[in-house]
Amino acid sequence: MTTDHHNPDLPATALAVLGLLSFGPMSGYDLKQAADRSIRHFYWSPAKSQIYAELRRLRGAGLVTEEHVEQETRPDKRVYAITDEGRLKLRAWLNSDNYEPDMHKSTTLLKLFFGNNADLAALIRTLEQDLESKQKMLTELREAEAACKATDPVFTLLTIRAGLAYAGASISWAEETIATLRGLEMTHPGTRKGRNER
Amino acid sequence: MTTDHHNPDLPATALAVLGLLSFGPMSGYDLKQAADRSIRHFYWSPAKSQIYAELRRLRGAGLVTEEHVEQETRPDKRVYAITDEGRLKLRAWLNSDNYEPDMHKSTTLLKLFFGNNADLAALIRTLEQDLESKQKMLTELREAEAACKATDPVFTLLTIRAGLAYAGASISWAEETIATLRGLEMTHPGTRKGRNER
DNA sequence: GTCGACATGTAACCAGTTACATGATTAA
DNA sequence: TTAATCATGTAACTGGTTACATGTCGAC
Repeated sequence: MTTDHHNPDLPATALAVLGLLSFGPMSGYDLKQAADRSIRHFYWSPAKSQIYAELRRLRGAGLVTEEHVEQETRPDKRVYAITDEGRLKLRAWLNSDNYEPDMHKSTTLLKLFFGNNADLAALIRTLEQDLESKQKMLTELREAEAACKATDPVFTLLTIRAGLAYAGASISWAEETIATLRGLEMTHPGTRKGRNER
Repeated sequence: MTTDHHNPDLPATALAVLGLLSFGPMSGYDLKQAADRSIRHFYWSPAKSQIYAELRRLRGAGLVTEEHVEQETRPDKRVYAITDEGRLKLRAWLNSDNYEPDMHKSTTLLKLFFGNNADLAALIRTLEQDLESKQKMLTELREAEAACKATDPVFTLLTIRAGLAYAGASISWAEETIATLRGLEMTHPGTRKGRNER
């Protein structure tokens, strides 16, 4: 051991912060923005309070260094940089093959699953909002794809492609499903229209 | 108000439990299994301890009733049933149009994004495991699709279709991405092979 | 006689959010 | 002068997991 602290396994969130710092030194504020621009699309975006908490954790484990930077025109900041030990830890995690299946939490699908208890019109409305949100995602990702082309690491592009595939599939599904529900609306007219049955 | 308790908005998890009870009375144990069979695929599967906690919450709010059922051959159980008030609450939630975007947390994509710090072979391994997991998901969903056809509510089928769309898109993406990474492996042979660069 | 299904729960913990608190600079 | 951006953090809380604790019955 090069330092006095031992190594309890880090949660993925801490490793995500460490990963972002592998691109270069940043303040907590910078990290929040970097996360919102990148990993929020396929992982998640932490509250800033948690970012600061993770930074303390990483510093305590000797994986990042903290440097106080004074500024005249802006408030002072603390800039964090990944250490050699941090790079090793990051690399060890990336190379380890403990596969974690991804999780997917869709309130829209949850509502649809309980659709028997809902009004069709409301379900359709929810699906339309979902469709809209996925279409927005698609256009944003297309812009991102165009913007990153040249200089960036390949890996950015590959993750964008994953998003594009997902958005595309979601859009087709939502369109079909809306059509199906509209069909039901026609064949069961007047059912559950403001009345409370049973 | 029909009861003495007021109505602080319920978290989606509580509503998910309530929704499952809309299919019929169940014990906590039954609920855990029902969740694992259905909503775990598109929402999430709670620890049993949390199921019991949610049931207490719902009972406290008068949305479910609890009945102690004695059994000779099995341990006694507590069977929960949705109340009229519970059905109203569920319906109100389903019909409300506060859209919540779904969340997607993929450790695989997170690792890929930081791919510059990893060995290509390890990345490929991770992607292969992801591919495998999605293929398994696809076959399971195909079985589920075949099994549910006749009697079940349409909504079950619609959510299965969402899963099928997602699995299909993920598989294509993973295959392409693995191919791309294998290409990189050929063009940059020997790079980062056990050495520590920098 | 051992394992798995049935059945319920507590305690301790970790993860993560929201609201609060502070305060300077700059552009509209 | 008002709002946005820069900048960091604490406190209180909710959500959710893991490990522990207990016990019966039926099948192999």
